[in-house]
Amino acid sequence: MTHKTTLKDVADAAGVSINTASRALNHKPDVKEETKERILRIAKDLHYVPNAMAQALKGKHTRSIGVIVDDLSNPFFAEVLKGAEEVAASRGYAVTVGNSAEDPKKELHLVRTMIEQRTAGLLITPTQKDSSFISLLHQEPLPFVLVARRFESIATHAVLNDDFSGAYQAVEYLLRQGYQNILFLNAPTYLWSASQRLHGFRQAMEAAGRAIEPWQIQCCLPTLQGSYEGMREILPTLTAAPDAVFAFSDYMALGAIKALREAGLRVPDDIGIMGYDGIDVGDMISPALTTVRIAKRRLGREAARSLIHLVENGPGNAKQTILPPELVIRQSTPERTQAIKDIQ
Amino acid sequence: MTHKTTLKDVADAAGVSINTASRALNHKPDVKEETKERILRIAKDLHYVPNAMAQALKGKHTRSIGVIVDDLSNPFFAEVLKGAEEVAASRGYAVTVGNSAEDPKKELHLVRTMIEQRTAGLLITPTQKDSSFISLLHQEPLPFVLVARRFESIATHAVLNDDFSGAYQAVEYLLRQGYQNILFLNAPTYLWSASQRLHGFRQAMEAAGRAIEPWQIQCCLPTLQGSYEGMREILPTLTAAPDAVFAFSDYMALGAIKALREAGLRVPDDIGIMGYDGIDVGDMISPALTTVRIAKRRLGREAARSLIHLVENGPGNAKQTILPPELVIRQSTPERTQAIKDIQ
DNA sequence: TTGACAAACCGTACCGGTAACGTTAATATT
DNA sequence: AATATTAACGTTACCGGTACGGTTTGTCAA
Repeated sequence: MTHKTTLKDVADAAGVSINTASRALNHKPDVKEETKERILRIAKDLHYVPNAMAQALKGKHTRSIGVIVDDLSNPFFAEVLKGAEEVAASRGYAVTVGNSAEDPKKELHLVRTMIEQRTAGLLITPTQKDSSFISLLHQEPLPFVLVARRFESIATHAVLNDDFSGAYQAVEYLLRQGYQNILFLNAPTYLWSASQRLHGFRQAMEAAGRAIEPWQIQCCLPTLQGSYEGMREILPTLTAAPDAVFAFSDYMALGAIKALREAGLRVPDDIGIMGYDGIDVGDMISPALTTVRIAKRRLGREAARSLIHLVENGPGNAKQTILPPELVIRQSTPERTQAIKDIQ
Repeated sequence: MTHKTTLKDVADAAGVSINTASRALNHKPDVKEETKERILRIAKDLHYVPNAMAQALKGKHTRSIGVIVDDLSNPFFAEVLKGAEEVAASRGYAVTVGNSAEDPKKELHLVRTMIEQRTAGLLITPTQKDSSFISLLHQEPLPFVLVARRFESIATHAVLNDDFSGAYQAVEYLLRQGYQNILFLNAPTYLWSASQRLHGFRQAMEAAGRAIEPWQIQCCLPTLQGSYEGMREILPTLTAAPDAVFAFSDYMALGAIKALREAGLRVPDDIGIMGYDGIDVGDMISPALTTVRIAKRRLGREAARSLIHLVENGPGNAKQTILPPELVIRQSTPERTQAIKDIQ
């Protein structure tokens, strides 16, 4: 078994001290050019790979950041993660992931693990069912940046989507298309994003002078299955027939569509559908899904950039970056003319 | 700024030596029960978190494994990653991810980073455009397990799906449904999985006594966009009209469906579609997608289990685990009776 | 000649743990 | 009483680097 080559091996082979070898490899001064080149060559020949553990033990921080999300297999979070990985890798950082599964216990456990691993910083989409992990991070202290969500009453760094504006634009658009009875299929409002979008929905309706009936605001688990089952349960209870569904996410829109179709409704002829997120498959299904696109990758990239800045330059005042969403109009929300409405 | 509490702090506070504190925290013998409890309590009060770096530096390996995949936002890999994370987290391991983006250069770079981070082992879905990362891993030596793919000529640990069988079953089923002109929209065959499925396709056709025309085997990039564009290009060049498309993945099936519909074909009335992978959205779209389900999460779990076994018990002979796929019949591949065929 | 100064090294003390090996004092054995 | 044994600690040497401060050698100026 080939003994893992250490800095000492390189130094010995080059006939210099460990110290000199270290300086040469780190391109620091006080090493003759000739010696430096020799050391570098030998290091390469011996396949020397520095031990990040030892470096981290000595220096301030490791070169890896942690990313904790709700659900790794949800394309929204997957894209965010991808963006973060992109930036991290380009800056020489490794990315350690955690899947909280929306379970605050697991979230806390993951944070603890990351602290143990001496992760340099943390990117996290909090479950928002519990904020105790924040005090843990504060007392370390370990820099962290919230992604896509924030706590109303706690000032932290965060990179967010303008969910209020996104929902506002969506509803404004739906009304402009002539929809009269919009059903908002939201996620639980302990999620910042959900409460923001609810806000947006309300404001847009109000601005258009529309009253909101209680049945128009519904809530279910933000998953494919959750929205499918939720929609099935909700449909029979409605006191009026919706002519459009605005879902919290594209995934939820897919689930809703399935439930609507099973109930005998034609999409988009009988009922329009609007999603949120802008996942790739939205454009591949039929009808292509109208949605509000979040710059997911960019969210991840910006967050990673912020975090790495914090790691390398020390803490700063809680700063929030808010990215603008983009309305993406496709085929699932055709125009409703008054004529058609009258016929109905 | 609160100084990060170290083992020494705990020891001092408890009035014992560092060593005793260490033994107490690790539940090792030679510590009086009373002392041990005191130390544990103090450690908790001081929010002591062991430094994994220091432990790793001393011990054999870290408690984190690396996972490198083609594309984090592809639901197939996302599910695999999720499965791996599940097992790793439950065993106290952290998961470091890398996105190779099918780029062998980035793949190599990531492997190098993981080695630097002294990852205990590696899970990897190789790009298969280059196998040089393997020699890097061998000379470390760092245990690794390939996932979903393997190299024909290199014996390594691997956890695989039985892609031959999956494709065979798929084609057999399509033929049983009465399809006469199946188009196989495959991924590049340098991918082990693609070559295996091609094998399965061929064997199943042969077993049914069907000849394979050249146009029936096509290949394009294994992405949503790739299959959409690929299908658009392929369609006009076909010398015969396919009555079914068997795609390498569900994502590719989605892309293909869009291209087919744009070409004026009705799915599934004019042309049947079959995918592979069994991603969740397959069941939500219309028509619900017939597919071959891979136990993705389980793939990730088994791989992580194998790897952790290697890490903790030393290397063993290259062992391959092959998971059976499952045919999932839905609405995208309705029966074609001879009558219908004649009418056409 | 000799002191000043810089270039190019080397020695050594950490970082925060773990583990092999001593040490001490109390109890058990003969 | 003397020796053996053991429970319960403490000492110290690593692990693989980094960084601060010497030490050597050579050049140049006074």
